[in-house]
Amino acid sequence: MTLQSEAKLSQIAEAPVKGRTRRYRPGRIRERNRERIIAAAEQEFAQHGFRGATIQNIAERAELPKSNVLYYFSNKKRIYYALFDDIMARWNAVFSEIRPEDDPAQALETFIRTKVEMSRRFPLASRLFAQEIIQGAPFLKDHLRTSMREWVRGRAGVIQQWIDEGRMAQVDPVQLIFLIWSSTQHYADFQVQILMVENKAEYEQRDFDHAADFLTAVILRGCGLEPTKQ
Amino acid sequence: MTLQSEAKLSQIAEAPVKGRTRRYRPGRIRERNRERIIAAAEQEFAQHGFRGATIQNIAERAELPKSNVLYYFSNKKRIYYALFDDIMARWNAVFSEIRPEDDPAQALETFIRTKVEMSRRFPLASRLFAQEIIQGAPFLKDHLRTSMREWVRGRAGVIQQWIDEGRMAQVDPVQLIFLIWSSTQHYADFQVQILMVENKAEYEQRDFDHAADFLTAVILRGCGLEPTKQ
DNA sequence: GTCTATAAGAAGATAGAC
DNA sequence: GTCTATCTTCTTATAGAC
Repeated sequence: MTLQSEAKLSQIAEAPVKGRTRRYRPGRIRERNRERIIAAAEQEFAQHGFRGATIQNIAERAELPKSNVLYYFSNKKRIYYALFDDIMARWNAVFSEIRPEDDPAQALETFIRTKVEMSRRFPLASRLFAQEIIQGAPFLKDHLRTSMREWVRGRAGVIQQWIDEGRMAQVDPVQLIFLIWSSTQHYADFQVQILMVENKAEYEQRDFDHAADFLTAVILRGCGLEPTKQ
Repeated sequence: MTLQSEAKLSQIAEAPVKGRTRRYRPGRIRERNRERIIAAAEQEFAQHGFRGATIQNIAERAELPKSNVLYYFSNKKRIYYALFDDIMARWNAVFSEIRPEDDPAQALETFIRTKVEMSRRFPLASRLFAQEIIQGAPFLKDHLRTSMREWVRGRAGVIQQWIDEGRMAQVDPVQLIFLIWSSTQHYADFQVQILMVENKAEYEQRDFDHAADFLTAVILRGCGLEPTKQ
């Protein structure tokens, strides 16, 4: 049972009901409730993982009766899958495309800043992903093995080209991608730890700017590159 | 309810029973069973978090009946706390001490390599810690606010001294600690993702050596330092 | 479409036999 | 010390009233 196959199932369930084209937009409530449930489920699953999350808690967060949640998604797995549909779509849309003809410093800086920005805007998605991986990626294994593996191979190839052309220091491209992933996601996944250590109640925009500046400076210099003045 | 107070409670429960000094060592079975349970619980909690873990599963992993587990620890929280007793003890024992009189390059290299080595030797402990933080650190909040905060302040102070003496580039010391934490722990916490992306069945020693070499090279260069020939 | 009631099973925890 | 039996509560999921 792959993410892809389940994704299709959930899309079918999502398809608008035909022959009911009324003026007040059919499925308006449906849409709104689905969104509430998705938002609530993201919080619950991000915090407690698949097994630790309960439908009751999701329902309470969504301010809906539990059976209403099960009416829309029929079971716990479907809710979980639906979340990854959304997250992977966002991931693929935003994800930095680096090309051989780009300037290495500028491309890597954009990559780092985009990832930090994602940690800022979608911390729950980041934590949900982290939970799924820590738990052994039971749902995303196929995706990692195929799409994500291909993505890394492609990006690593571009970085290797830059190295071969002497445009940056000789560093392992795949390890570099891991470094950028880990260091940027950290701000979302370990938010509580960072806030406690820095003695703050919550993050502000400038904290993320500062983090992005720091990571850009250190990683680019670490790759033998000078930060661009973007 | 702090970690410290519960830690004391678990130590009391651990105290040897008096007036039973027999030749075959009293509590031998007890000790062995406790260890089995701790090892099993580490796996279960690391994979599923506090709420997702079940006593039944811990018992099965330990190959003991469920009530035997509850006999030794009386409830789920006690098992969880006992894990952090062990982990924090290890953490404090191994944790890299950097001092102002040290060479920055050598000290940071040791820090990075020690952390990678910990990811290799104790991946479950790393994942357990990650789970606890992602879930909002309900058990470790006090520890983060006090001990860990102090530790970071101390280490950051030393790094700042090096910077002020012009012995390394001007980088935010606290962010540097976060960077080293995140990038090194990543090899334990996101093990599955790395293995899938690199198309491997499992890690080998040389993968960790390679990762440590990479991180040392990039981060040291990123801090304006040359790697030492250690 | 929505929600109450409830089945069926699993969870944490305890009592007490051995 | 060990383990079976059991209590209570909670969990997923379904049936069916409205």
